[in-house]
Amino acid sequence: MPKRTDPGRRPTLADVAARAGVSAMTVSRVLAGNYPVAPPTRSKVLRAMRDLDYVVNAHARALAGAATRTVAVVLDDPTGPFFAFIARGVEQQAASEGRLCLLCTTHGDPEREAAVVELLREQRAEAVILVGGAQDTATYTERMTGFARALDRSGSRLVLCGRPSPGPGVPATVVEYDNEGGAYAMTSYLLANGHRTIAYVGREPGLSTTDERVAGFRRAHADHGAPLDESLIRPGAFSRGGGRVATEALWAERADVTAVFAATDMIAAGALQALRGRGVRVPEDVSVVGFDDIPLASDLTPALTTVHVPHEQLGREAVRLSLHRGPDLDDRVMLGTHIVVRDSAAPRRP
Amino acid sequence: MPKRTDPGRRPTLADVAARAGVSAMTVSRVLAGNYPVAPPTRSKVLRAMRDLDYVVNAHARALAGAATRTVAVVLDDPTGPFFAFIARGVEQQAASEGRLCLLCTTHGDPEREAAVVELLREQRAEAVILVGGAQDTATYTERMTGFARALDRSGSRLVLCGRPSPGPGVPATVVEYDNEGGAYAMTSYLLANGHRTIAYVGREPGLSTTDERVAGFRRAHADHGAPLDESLIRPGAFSRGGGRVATEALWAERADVTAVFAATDMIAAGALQALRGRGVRVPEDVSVVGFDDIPLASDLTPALTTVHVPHEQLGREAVRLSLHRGPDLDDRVMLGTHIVVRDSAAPRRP
DNA sequence: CATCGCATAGATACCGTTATCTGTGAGACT
DNA sequence: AGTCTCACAGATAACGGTATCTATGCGATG
Repeated sequence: MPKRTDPGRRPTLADVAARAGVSAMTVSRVLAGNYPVAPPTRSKVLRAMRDLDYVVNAHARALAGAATRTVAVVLDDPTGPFFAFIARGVEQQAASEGRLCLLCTTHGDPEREAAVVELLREQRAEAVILVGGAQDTATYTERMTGFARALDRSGSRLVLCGRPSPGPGVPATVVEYDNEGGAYAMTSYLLANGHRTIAYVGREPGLSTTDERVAGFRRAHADHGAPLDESLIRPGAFSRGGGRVATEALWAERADVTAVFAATDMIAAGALQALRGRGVRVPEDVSVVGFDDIPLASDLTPALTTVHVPHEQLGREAVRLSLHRGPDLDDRVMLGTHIVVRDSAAPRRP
Repeated sequence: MPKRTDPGRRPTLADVAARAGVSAMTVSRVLAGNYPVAPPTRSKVLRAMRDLDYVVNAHARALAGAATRTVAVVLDDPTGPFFAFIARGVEQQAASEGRLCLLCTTHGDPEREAAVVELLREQRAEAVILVGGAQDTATYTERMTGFARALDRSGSRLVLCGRPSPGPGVPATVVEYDNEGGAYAMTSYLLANGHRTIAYVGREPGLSTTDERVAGFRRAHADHGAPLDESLIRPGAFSRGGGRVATEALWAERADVTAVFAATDMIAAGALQALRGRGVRVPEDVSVVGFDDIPLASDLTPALTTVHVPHEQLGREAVRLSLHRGPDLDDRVMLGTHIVVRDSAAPRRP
């Protein structure tokens, strides 16, 4: 089976050296450029490399001690807009730092996640970036601590991107964004617009992002002296369907709500569907806002007022921080969020 | 600078061998499982591996002759839904074949594309999958032929996914989808619904996908004996904005159009915006259909009737074909497309 | 004029695996 | 009883680079 057209071996350093009439080391030096090589020699070597179509072997290079110049992103699913933008940030920053980017998916399966981490240990990736929300439980913390230590032992750096930190003393980099602050700002915006009966739709208990967003929701109420009715914090799945169902259920119970703060833009999309189905006008009768600022948000009718999460920057920071980091064992960065005002929220009608 | 917590070298085969009291080869054999090892020996070795937290070095392995077990996807931008789904297919199939997946982006820059191909040659990736439409020019064919040969020389396989073939005799795998057939089916559907003045919006001349789709559009008219007014084939950029602008321009010229066939779903979204802006009802007054079947299509109001492209399967096939391929120099596969009927097209009103 | 130093090139020893060839006992067969 | 296998383990040589040490020629220097 002719696996390749040309059965000849691919050329090696030695081949180039032979053709140029120099030693392998000289060729290596021309490649690396970290050692003086006489100009005539250099051009002879370059000539030979071109003639033979020489390409270095990245594996040999990695084996000989150099870094692998590879970072890895691990995510649930590359098709979600949220993750896709983070992946883009990672890839961009990796490229601009001269690194290649490995992409692995887990589909939320912890076993597969562990398998992937093991694979990446074999690869000696410089950084392994785990992306996406997670249940903030003791089990989670242990798992992450285990990953962090294991990767550290094999010379890689674990980066948690948009995930809770496993705590101090663990060799990992954490890149977060301000869920609490974003929810606080958005809730304040609704309160300032006169809303007093605001439902928070789509709480998934235990999920770290949810908890932080609810905390911001609470703090805003407290700071504005607005009483908060706990029954207005509604559970629901992180999907359009979840948002629709949760909103239906909410309206069946109480029709005095004047604003809906959806836990995510996707949930907001579901909420809009549900409200449209009931003939409720947005934003005239009810204001609806979301969280994430995915492209869908500006496509909805009405365009969604939401909290912007700097997805792409999150990915970039993950790479940047993990590659250039100080002597500290762990480090951590939190990126800001801000609200984006579009058309789906309005002052409360008298 | 404490790059790692533990200054001790990572354990190697030799370390494991020493601890288990056997030779390195025995350890290697336990790992590979392709040679008999006495059960007691095997467990001693496994024990030692666990104790030392041993992880093979993928680079050493690759260097020693084994395949790299790595495939690479190269795309313009991972955030577009179109590409994201292909990437997902690639990653899934790669994972299920025990391969890792490298992700590279080019942002449409041919120079960067060449640089990326060179990098992937260094990596000795088993397959390099180039994704996405391209200008089908002589320059393109030459470029791809060059890539194919170069990759072949370094033992990799070039895969063109959703891109035109560089012609026979070039060592490359081509995975396409049926643009012409999809456009034919959709145009036939519109014709069968009584439409006779159908505009094709969003032709980008030279782009291979466009040309094929227009060809299907033409053939359907011919087969149904419907005259085709060439002025109804409208140019426009492949974006929402492009669709809006092109549709505005179209309506300014002629208001007798009863159906719009947008070159992509994104363009269809723009067309819907433009029509809504003019107070034209869809599908009552005008039918609008798209091409691609990205998630956005079902989110639009009305939900878009469109041509389904098997994005994910495209990615899977790209990996599958490139890994298990016969003795042929080049091979080629075309996946089918089919129309998805939703709410944006209706029979022509009398 | 001998020596020192610098610029340049080569030799050699790894990096951590796997392929391949070479032992070596124990049981099977004649 | 002698040898022929076979199951198993080890030794050794790649794989294709880079780090490091050594060698050489030549102009500058004292």
